[in-house]
Amino acid sequence: MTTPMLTKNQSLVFDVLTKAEAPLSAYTILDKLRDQGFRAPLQVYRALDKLLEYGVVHRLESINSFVACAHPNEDCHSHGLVAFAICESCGQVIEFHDHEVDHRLMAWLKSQKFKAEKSTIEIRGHCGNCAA
Amino acid sequence: MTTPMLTKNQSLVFDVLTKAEAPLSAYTILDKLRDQGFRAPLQVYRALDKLLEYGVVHRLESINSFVACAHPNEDCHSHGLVAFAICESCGQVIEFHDHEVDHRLMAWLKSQKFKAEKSTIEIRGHCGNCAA
DNA sequence: ATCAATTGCGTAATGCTATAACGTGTGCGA
DNA sequence: TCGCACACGTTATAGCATTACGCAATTGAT
Repeated sequence: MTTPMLTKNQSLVFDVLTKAEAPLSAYTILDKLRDQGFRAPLQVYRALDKLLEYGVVHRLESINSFVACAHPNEDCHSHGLVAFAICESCGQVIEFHDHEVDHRLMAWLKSQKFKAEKSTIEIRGHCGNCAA
Repeated sequence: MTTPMLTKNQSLVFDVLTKAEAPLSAYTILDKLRDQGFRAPLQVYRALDKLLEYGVVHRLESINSFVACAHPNEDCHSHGLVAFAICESCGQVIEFHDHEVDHRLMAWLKSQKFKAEKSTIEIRGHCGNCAA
């Protein structure tokens, strides 16, 4: 999928995520955009829905937060599965991809005749800088 | 870790999850236990915290729900990473483990000096029975 | 036996996350 | 011009999780 022009709200939300150093919750995004005229959660969620659809933002299920994709130019949907390492100290998120992991998971799913649609791979712990 | 005796509340919650055919949310569990005297969410969450700690229950982050572990006798913490395939039609969850996936993820994390503490691997889609 | 620490429990209140249900305006093709 | 699709704004509500308080039972050291 090629990313269409973003609307005003979508751009505002995307910019906030791009400039953030850690994942943000929808309500945190809302607070950061109040000066830009945002008043209600739905404004954020609607923008996020589109950004997720375009593949330029990822949702981190385990912490109910959102991050800009680490590969802004490529189409993230084409990378296969996406995985995240989330530091619980500094909040930093490292996005990565491993074809072998993809392959093994897909093989298992196929053996079960399970049709995958969305995947979540998130590892929480402490990054190199924060680990004692 | 060896699982200690469960308290009354823990047993009630565990039984509900064991008998369920699909993951349950904390509030659904609460509703099922009102006849047993449960009145507040905290009663459920406190029991769930212990059951998660003992490794006899898993939390599905992507759907804010809980399931009994598929390996009631073994210690689930010793399996390495746990993965779930979640059917969005029938709600059924298949728990599985793949050492190769573990190995690849752990190798990547080690290369980044990232210390993993908790992991979430969840695939949502449609199971063999539900897929058209 | 007593005291302190720990653990589980009950209740009320609150906070965080996400969606439903309205209605408005704008652009665009039939 | 009509109808449709889409983005937007607002209010209200639903769903998930925790904080804060106090009480009761257990354990274990003194």
